[in-house]
Amino acid sequence: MRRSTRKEESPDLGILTSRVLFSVQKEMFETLGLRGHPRVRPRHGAVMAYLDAEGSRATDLAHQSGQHKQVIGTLVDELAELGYVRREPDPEDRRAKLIVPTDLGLDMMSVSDAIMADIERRHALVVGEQAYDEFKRIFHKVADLQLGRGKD
Amino acid sequence: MRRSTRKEESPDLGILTSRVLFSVQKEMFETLGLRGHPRVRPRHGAVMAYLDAEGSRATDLAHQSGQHKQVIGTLVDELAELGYVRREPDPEDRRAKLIVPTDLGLDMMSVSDAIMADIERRHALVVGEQAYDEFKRIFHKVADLQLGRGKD
DNA sequence: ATTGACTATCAATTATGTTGACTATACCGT
DNA sequence: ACGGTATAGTCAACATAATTGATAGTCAAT
Repeated sequence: MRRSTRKEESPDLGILTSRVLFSVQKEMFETLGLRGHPRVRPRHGAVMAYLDAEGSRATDLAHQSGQHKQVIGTLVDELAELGYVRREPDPEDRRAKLIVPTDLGLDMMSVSDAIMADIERRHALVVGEQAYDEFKRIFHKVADLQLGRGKD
Repeated sequence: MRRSTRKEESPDLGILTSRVLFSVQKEMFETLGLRGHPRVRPRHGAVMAYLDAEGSRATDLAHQSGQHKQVIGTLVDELAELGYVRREPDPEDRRAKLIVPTDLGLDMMSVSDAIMADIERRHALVVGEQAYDEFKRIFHKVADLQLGRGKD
């Protein structure tokens, strides 16, 4: 059997994650576009995915998203330009600034959370609620293992 | 509870896939470097992951990897430069060229397949053989569902 | 033989990611 | 309080990657 055929029939973890990631990303940003947020792009996800309503620090976003802090900086510039966030001084640390979502930002956060929930609900419906929960549980464990942490 | 905390405790499908993908990718290319292939980079995966020993067409690689054919072109340029593949005329279609792995390319393909198998074996050992198989089965199904929906 | 689709490639542009350095502030041990 | 060291965010230069539009050759079906 050809290697490409084998990889098609039994895709490995790298292939599965990349396919699902990019396809989910595509659906996410196309749908966001239809729901009033046409200018946000996948890379902005690094900020919007983890942003807290109370505001977040760039460094925290960098850690959570796995991006360099310089990247977060330019993302925040862009998102500020688009009206999704603004920078405020952090009252607890005068070196830091809080990145705080505007009303538009809050809307986008809740819309994107809803889109992701829809996607997952759709899959759970087909593969079975219980099977999907178990899938997520193992996936979480695999992610922690792969990232080098220990989660029991 | 803060949104970022919630996303940390119950990461969604987008977060899980991106974390695992980039972490697997990092391990893959660091290990490939240690095993005699230091010059290949993640993006070359689009070609090397699907390449057949008998040779593959650029268009097929583009479809399988989800990359534009222009990208495949530059990847093949680089891989040819590094001695991993060469272009041969396709005997069945004079428009097309077959991208054929050299001996070095074949070695890299088998090493990378082995690295990925090691990674998955490691996870299977921890979460349980049976649970991991089930995880992969649901993942495959979710991937097919997602690609069918998000309009590949 | 002509038409429309497909293969690969070129070239130009835009987008994204990486690296090193720098200022201001905080933290810690003394 | 003082010094050294670590951290937060930003600048700027550079390196890599992805997107788009166009082209010449080939194919496949009239």
